[in-house]
Amino acid sequence: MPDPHDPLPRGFFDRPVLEVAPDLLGRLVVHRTADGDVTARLTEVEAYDGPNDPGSHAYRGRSKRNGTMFGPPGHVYVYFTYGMHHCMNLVCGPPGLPTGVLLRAAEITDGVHLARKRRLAAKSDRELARGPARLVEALAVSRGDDGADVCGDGPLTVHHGTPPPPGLICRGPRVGLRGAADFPWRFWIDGEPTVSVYRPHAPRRATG
DNA sequence: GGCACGATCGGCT
DNA sequence: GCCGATCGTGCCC
Repeated sequence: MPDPHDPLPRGFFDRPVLEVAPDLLGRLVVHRTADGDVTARLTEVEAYDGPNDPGSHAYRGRSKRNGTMFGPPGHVYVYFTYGMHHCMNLVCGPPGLPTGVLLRAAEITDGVHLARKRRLAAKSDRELARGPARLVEALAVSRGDDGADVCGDGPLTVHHGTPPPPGLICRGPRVGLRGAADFPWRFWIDGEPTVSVYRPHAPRRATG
């Protein structure tokens, strides 16, 4: 039985994305920086199935932005969106198949004080990493981390943690995607206060 | 607690 | 040009 602090091996990510996504719940993402360490226990994730998935950045093929998704598993794809936010995916599957898991929410289990300094807008600890862009900010992950190996000796790693009992794993529609083509590829831990509320899609921009 | 809306810019058509 | 794998604020229960 693995120690919760053991890192996940690359083989963990070298599986079909719909297998990896629910298995990431309860795992620990650790980022070591000069300021200190922050640990996030994953409570909500979403699978993106590359070429078969209209919601995926990789659906229309490789581009300068999404190149990391086409690389080997166990690396992090970081992208910029809405003109001001970053989100992070963990790349899955064999190299060349651009699948990944978006990390949507987590509970900060270590380094809370540091996370609060990075997330001054958070009114409570549960808001520190509730939402994909908040999670990235709490961990101080940035565009410069795009492509980093999370299975090696680098500052960003994923550890075994404690997976929830299977009965607590829920599954439903993804968040923030426009259009009818959607799939129940969001996974979360039942009863977790850090799980973000479901929104059918981003609100339309107001006219005028 | 929920809901509506503006911010802000890179990537893609 | 258009729009996004979003967030924070303001307002109202």
